[in-house]
Amino acid sequence: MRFLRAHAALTRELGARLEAEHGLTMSDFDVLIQLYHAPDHTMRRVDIARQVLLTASGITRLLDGLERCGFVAKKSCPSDARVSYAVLTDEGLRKITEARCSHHADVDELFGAVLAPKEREQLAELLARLPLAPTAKECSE
Amino acid sequence: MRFLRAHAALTRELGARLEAEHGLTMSDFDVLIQLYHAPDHTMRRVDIARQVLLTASGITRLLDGLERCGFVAKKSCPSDARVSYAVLTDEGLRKITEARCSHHADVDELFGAVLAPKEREQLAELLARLPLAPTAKECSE
DNA sequence: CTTGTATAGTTGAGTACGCAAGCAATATAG
DNA sequence: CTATATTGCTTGCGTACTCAACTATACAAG
Repeated sequence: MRFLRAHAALTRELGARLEAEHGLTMSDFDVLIQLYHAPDHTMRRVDIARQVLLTASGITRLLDGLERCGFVAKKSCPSDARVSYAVLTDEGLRKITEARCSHHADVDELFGAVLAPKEREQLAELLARLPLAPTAKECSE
Repeated sequence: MRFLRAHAALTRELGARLEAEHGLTMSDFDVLIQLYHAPDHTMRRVDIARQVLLTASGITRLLDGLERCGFVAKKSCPSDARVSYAVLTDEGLRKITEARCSHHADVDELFGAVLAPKEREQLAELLARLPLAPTAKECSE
């Protein structure tokens, strides 16, 4: 219960700030961050979906939006014509670099106000242990 | 980050189970639980909204659905013609009693698998301290 | 009484997803 | 090789919200 309330309040606040300062939703930001950390700033769409816990269709539409804004570009794969990569553009790289910074500040502000650094670590550790269900592939005998 | 992932995975799983077993969304469940705990199983719509962190319009539509299912009923307020109460029906009371039980079992299963009881308390305590932003009214000078 | 101003609730338009169905390319079996 | 399954991605449709605008009541000040 606490979990739900805390999440709703935090995402609402952080999302609003992200939107106001950079015109990005949390999901947009999340995807851009993934690309930012990826080798060559390039990822397959499926892999993005798994990382950010959206479905494939969600990613398609989300990337459509980011493409229209010029933050990512499509690239096809020479060895497998099914896959298409998403690549961060220079514009996108600039964007996420800015946003990352201010977003971290926001997070620090909200969490820092209530939790000591040690508590934050504790929280992170506990959350890390929770079951990220869809990753469970090895359950089948 | 962990927070987002953990929340997405958990709500997806719990939501799916609720949906499958009782035909309720998490929000539906949340609202019914609030009414369940309220005196006379009755609340003003605005107060429900604040509790479950939805907007007023969200509540209107959500309650529309629950009314159509016969789980809640409207009641007008004699002393203030603006407010309308939502009341849990007998049917609704039965429903939430069932769902509450199986939902608790689901929660126990998911959390219990990874966290010791003491850790669960710790987690709850930490989450309770996070800022539930919209409650902050006293910020204005 | 009249004229704000705040509050409770609803409604219309728009958005961000998910699900199921589909298509195209690849992998595997016969 | 053909036939079937699997994978990556997109599309149509539905749903659960939000926001902004609206109505109706309440209350307060002139």
